[in-house]
Amino acid sequence: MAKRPETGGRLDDAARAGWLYYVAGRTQDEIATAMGISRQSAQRLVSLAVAERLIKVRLDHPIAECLELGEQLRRKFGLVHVDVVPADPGSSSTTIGIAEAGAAEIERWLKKPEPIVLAVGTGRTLKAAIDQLPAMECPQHRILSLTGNIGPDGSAAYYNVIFSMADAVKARHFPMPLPVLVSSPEERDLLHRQSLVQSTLQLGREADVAFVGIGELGADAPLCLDGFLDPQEMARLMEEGAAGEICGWMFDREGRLLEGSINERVASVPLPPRETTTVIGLAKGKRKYLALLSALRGGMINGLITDETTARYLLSA
Amino acid sequence: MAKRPETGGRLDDAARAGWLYYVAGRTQDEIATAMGISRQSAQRLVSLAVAERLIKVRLDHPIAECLELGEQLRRKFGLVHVDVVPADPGSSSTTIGIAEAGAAEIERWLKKPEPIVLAVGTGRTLKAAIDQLPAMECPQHRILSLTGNIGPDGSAAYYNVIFSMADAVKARHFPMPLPVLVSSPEERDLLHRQSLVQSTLQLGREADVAFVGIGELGADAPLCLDGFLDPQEMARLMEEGAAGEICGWMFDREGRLLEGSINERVASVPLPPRETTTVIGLAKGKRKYLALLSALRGGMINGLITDETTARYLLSA
DNA sequence: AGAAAATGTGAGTAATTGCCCATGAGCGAA
DNA sequence: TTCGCTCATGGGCAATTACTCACATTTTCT
Repeated sequence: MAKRPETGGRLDDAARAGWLYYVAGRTQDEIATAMGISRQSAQRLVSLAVAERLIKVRLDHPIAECLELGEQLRRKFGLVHVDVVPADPGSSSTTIGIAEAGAAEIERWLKKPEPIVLAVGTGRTLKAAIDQLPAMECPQHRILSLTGNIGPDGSAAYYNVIFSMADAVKARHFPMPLPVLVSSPEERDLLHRQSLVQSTLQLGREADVAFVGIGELGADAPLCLDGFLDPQEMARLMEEGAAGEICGWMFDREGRLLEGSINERVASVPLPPRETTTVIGLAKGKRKYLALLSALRGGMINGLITDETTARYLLSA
Repeated sequence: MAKRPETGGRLDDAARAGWLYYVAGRTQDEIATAMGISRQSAQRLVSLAVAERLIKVRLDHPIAECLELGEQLRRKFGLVHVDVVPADPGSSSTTIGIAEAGAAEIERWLKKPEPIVLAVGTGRTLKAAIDQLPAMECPQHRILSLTGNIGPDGSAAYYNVIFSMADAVKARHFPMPLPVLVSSPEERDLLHRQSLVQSTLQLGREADVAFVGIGELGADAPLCLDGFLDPQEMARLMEEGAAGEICGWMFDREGRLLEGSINERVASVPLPPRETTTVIGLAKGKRKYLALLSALRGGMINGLITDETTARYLLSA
C-alpha cells in the first residue's frame, strides 16, 4: 500500500508480523525480509501487536501445586469452581494471571452452544479479564451487568465492564442504567420499578454464571477512589463491621450482608442465588485478603479465581 | 509423552517457568533467581514449555486466519511466496483485494535499491493490480512483458499491462511487440529472431520475479473474449486436456505444458525458471479454481496471491 | 552389581532482540 | 509558503536468549 499513515493498515501489518513471530516462529530478521522492511520496523510491529493485545498467550497446564491448592480451597469453602494461577512475587500488578485465567473461564462459558445468561460485576480486575477476551460471536447468550454503570457525578463509570465486553463478544447485553449507590431506599425502589430495569433484575435471577470482583474497604478502596463513597461514610461502615463488598453489596467478616442503611441504597442486581448460579470471584493480593476470606466464609461466592499466594493465605486463615 | 514420575514435576516446572516468561513477562534471569536454578536451566524449562505445547499463542485479528491458510498453502505446494487476503463474500469482483495485495508486493520489489528484472504477464487481474501502484522512480530496475501486446486484429491489446505500468513506474521497460499467438511455429521463430525480441527473451531468463495472471479456459475465457482463439479451437484444446493458461502457455490438469500444436504458436517469453525466479500468480474465484490448482500442482508458479475462499478450495482439493 | 545409555547441568559463544538517538517526511498553524 | 511539531525509520549498541560442548548424575538393562 502507498504511503498513507493509516492506522488500520498498520495494525494489519502488526498482526501479520506478530503472527509470523509468535505462531510461525520466524525471527524478526526473516519477517523484515519477507515484509520488505527493516529489522527495526519488524521489531516495532511485533511489539505493537503485543501492546495492542492482538497476541494472547495462555498457559495450558495444570500446575500440580496450584491444583492442589485449588482442591483444598474447594473443600474448605465448598466451591464449585476454583482456579489458582502461579504467583509472580516480583510483580506488583493486581491483575496479572487472574485476568488471563478469568478470560479463559469466561470464554469457556461463552463457547457453550446452548444459550446461557452470563452476569458480570465491575472493577479493575474484571476489566482486565474482559480485555483478554478474543472476539466472539455468541448470539445465543445474554450478558448482563449486575451493577449500574452511572458514576456519582452522572457520567458513565470507568470500570463498568459490560460495554468493553460488548465490543469483543457479539451477544445481547443488558447494562444497568443506574448508579451503584442511590440516595435512599425509596429512590432505589422507584428506579427498580422501571420496566427496562425490571427485565435486567429478572435476568439476574436466571443467570447461569456470574463473574464478580471483590472490593476491599478502606480509604483507598475502589468505591472511594471512584467517588461513590466519601471517607467518612467508609469509616462508619468499617466501624459497623463491613469487611468488603461485591457489586456494592457490603458484607461483614462472616460474609453476611450488612443490615445497615447502606445496602438499602445499593441499586445493583441482587447477587444471583448460589444454589443455582455459579458466582465466581476474581481477586488476588494482600489488600483483598479480608474481603475475599469473608466472602468465602459466608458463601457469597461459590467460585474463585486467585493466585497461589492468596490461596495459601485463605487456607491458613 | 513419557509417564515417568520425574518428568511430571519437570513439566510442572516448565509450565511455571513458561508462565513467568510469557504471561508475567519476566526475563529468564529473574525466573532463574525466583525458582532457584541456573539461567540455563530456566531457558531449558521455557523452551520445554514451548516444545510441549504448554504455551498457546493466539493472534486475535482477522488477518490471522489468512496467514494460517497461507502457511498451509506454502507447505502443500512448496511456494516461496504466499499472500492470502480476506474474502469479501459480498463482492462479485474478481480482483478486489488481490489487486491491492499484488500492488503491495510489486511495490515491495520495486523499492529494493539493487537493480532487479521484473516481469509481468497480462490479464484483467494484473491490470487491476498495476492500477493500484503509486508513482515511483526506479531507474535501477528493468521491467519486461512476458507476453505480446498485439491483438489478433493488429491493434494493441487491452490487457497488456506493461504500458500502464510504465506510466506509474519510471524504469526501463521492455514490451513484446508481437501477438500472443501467431499462425505457425515458423512464424514464431522468425519473430523471435528479431534483435529487439531477442533481448527481451534474454531478459526473461534473468528475471528476478514475475507477476502473472492465471487464465481459465472455456467459452468465455479471456483468450476467447479478446479474440485470440475462436470457440472451436478452445473446445478442441479442452478435449486435449487443457486446464488453463499462463501468458498463453497452455497446461493440463497436472500443470504440464501441453505438447500439442497450440503452445508452438505461443509467442510469449517462456516462463522464467522457477529454480531462480519467483513466479507469482494472481487469481481468485471459482472460475479459476481448476486452472490455479493445475498450475500449482505442476509448479508452474511458485508464488501465489489469492483470497481466503480460493485458498480453502486449493487446500481441500 | 556393573556397564551402558539417557538425561540434566553449567560454561562459553553466537544469534537474536530491545532500546536510544539522529534523521527526514508529513501535517497543521502562522 | 515556511516554521515547528510529531512520528516513523534505520543504524548502532547493549541486553537477552539460544545453541553447542563437555561433564556429572540418574536410569536401565543384563
